[in-house]
Amino acid sequence: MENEKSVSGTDSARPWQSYHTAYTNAKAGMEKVDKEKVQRIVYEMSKGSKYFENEEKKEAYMKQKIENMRVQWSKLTASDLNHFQKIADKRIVELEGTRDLSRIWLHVDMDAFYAAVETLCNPSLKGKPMAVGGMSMISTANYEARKFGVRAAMPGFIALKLCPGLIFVPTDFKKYTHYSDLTREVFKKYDPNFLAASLDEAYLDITSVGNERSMTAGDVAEELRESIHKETGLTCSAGVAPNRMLAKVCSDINKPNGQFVLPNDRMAVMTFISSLPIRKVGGIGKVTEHVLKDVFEITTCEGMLQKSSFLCGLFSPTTADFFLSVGLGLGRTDTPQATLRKSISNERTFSATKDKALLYKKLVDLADMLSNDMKKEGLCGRTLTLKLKTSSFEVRTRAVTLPTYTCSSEDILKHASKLLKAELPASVRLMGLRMSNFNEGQNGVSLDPKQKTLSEFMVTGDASGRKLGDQVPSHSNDNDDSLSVDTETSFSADTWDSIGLLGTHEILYLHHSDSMLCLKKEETKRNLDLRIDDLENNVDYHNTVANAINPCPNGASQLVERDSSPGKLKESNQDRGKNAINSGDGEAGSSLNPNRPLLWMNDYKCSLCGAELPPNFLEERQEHFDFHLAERLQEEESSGVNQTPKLEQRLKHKSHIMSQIGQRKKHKTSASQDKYIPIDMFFAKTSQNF
DNA sequence: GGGCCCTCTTGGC
DNA sequence: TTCCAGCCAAGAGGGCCC
Repeated sequence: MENEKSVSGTDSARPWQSYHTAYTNAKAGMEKVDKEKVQRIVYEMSKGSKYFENEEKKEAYMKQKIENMRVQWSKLTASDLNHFQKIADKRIVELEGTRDLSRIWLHVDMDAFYAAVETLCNPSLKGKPMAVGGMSMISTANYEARKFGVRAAMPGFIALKLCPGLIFVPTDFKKYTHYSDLTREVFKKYDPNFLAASLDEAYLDITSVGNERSMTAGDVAEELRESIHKETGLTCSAGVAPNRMLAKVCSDINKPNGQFVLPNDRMAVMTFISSLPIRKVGGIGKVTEHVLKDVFEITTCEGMLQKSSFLCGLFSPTTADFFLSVGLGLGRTDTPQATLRKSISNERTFSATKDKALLYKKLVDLADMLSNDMKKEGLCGRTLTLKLKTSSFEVRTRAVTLPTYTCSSEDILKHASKLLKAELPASVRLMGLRMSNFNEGQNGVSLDPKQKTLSEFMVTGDASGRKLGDQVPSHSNDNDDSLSVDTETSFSADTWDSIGLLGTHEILYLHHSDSMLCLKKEETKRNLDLRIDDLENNVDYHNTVANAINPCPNGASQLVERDSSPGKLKESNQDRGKNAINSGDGEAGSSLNPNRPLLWMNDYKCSLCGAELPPNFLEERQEHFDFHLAERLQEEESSGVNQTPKLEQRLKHKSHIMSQIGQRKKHKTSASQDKYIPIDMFFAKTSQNF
């Protein structure tokens, strides 16, 4: 409470002191920065903005959280505390039993990596304050700029205010990846199984190399750093310790171009940890630091052990275990297996807008990007999450779990549109899409036999279960370097096998005309744009497919009656539902109206007769469609309307297609039992001939 | 009550 | 002049369903 009083006591005179956004954890090279001046400038430049208001909201939330915890703490009785102390003591003994001092870990961190690479490529930048990034956000600042308080993740316009002579250099990931690759070639010589944490950081188990070459850990680190400098011209810092958590802390101690070795000795570890500020530990950020400090007065790792009963009493067992491990200086010492990716996403910030059409356009782009990224990595997922950031910086996420795995932009867009529609109207400044809940096979191997969408089929294979990828050598990636995607922060430690499929990344698409049809990517987008209205009307892609192969009698694309409002559409659909297939007299109830297309309304109801068939009843749907088509043909013949040739032609065309499908299928799969092949598959196969 | 799903928060880089 | 990112993972808590 005293701490809080002192803060609030200065609030009125120096309000920026309580604005924690600007300056929460000094980076290397910022020790001599006039912290108060930086805080004041950042505060003044941010004040009144929507961003600032949101930060204040978050601050208030954090304070509330701290207050709640204080209340909970005050409710703990002596008996409770005694109980939790016993639990904590037991847990400490158990955790201590897991201590492993047999390995020596080295953490390498390149010094101001992006900025250093840029300076290397343009020596005129040397000695001048420089930041990589732009006016909206900077990625890295060199040490000259850091002296002014400029740092990563700071908006450029604020950085410029702090350092008026600041030079901005745009990011060039290609360049950074190249230099990152060079460093990794060096890392491999010391630990072939090194863990890349990002483009500029890595963990190496140097136990073996030290033993084999009878070198001390410090010598190994020295040699490795020299080698990095020789190969790249860049400097790095290193930390050596018995585990990765400590090694990371150590690499920061003598930055830049320095190293620190913590001996593999329990006493040395405990001494080191005793005065280590909790914020230096990976996993403890701004919020956790405040909670521990304000509620329990824990500022050093040692404090975690001193307040162990409270931690066990007020946090979940998982969180309490983490805190106790920190207090004991424990960390991971094993070399983990490459973990599989859990999700894939993309998001874009833009000028805040309420324009529905513009927002849908953004969604189309995101769906396209996500689909392409998924195909590149051979992933199919089931849970789609839409992320929105409103103009007031409020972040919303909305998710939906689909019945089948997918990676197709059509599927993604279809479901994302529904999620977005439910959130509108809203003023949005960021939109993102994430796919998670991948099929276990990864690499696009569907575990769901019902997976039938166009793009999925292309990736996953045909109905026989044979992967298309089987036809080409599977590209196994031993080196995780090449797996990095073009962002600074992607987790390159993950190793993926990828199949060399769809190298051209063409997307097949169904053209809205009688003829068959395969469009390339550039056309896809245009068509998706055209169909935004349809998506909003809950007309799904099954309809598109149905219309493509069995187009509307007038030959035009007709997903819905163009002049129908959603309300009207619903109404007419209901009307149709009242009419049985054979009731066909009168315009309203007739399934024979040549101007009316067959649609699966809301993905289950026939627009002509109201019959209900779930989306996965593909064969039944096809038969149902055939019925209507034959019905229409019969009517045209009997009425003498001169449309017969057209319809007959279409039937003939379809018959021809189906026979081709059969032949192709037979050719590809030795034993084809299916008399019907899903339309998605057909197009996937047909497309192979284009 | 357990499992699953969704939402939100936190944290790292 | 310019006005606060984009990616990933993990944990917690609440709602719903069987």
